[in-house]
Amino acid sequence: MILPESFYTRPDVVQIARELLGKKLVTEFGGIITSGIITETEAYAGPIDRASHAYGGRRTARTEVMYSHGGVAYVYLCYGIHHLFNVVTNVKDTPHAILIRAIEPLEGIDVILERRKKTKLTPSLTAGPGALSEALGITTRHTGITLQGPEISIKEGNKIPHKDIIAATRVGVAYAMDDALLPYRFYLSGNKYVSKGKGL
DNA sequence: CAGCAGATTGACT
DNA sequence: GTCAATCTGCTGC
Repeated sequence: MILPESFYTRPDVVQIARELLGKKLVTEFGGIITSGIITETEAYAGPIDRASHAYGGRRTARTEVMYSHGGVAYVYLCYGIHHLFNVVTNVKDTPHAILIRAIEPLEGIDVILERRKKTKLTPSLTAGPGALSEALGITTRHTGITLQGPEISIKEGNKIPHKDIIAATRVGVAYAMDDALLPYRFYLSGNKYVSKGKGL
């Protein structure tokens, strides 16, 4: 049920990003389980991708975990406030990663509402990379941990028809010049739990 | 070592 | 539609 490490260590990060759509992201902290279906992802192709933190082989304390073996979590802080959850792919020393941008809530919705300080189930609850991380209780403390569980895991979900997968350009990476034009973003057609981004 | 911009969100005009 | 919140890392003095 849990996706094996071999799912993440394959070489094509864009293909893995596409396949993650429809999978089930589960977290369990202190016995509290929350989960959701992945509805939106973005691929970051490491050294050759200007939009990636690891562009040109950059290596810092924050990005070090991207150089790990595929199948671990890379969580970093954006704008000093938001925790963004990524999946590390490929093999050791090849810093590929996939940003999970949105999910559709499945289990533990009452807990998600409490974490997000909301009372109603709305798309903004988990549509957006910072929002979903907060909803599932993921923070930078979890960077580097395995996705084989028990704390964080990604499980097999429903098969998504090819026609329901939309490829688009990534969000908020205009500074990356030509690489900003790459169709590295994927989301489920017609799903309400997809982030707006800025240039959609 | 100071200054700035970013893979964002939510509150307010 | 506009803007602040606030940490990491890069650039330039």
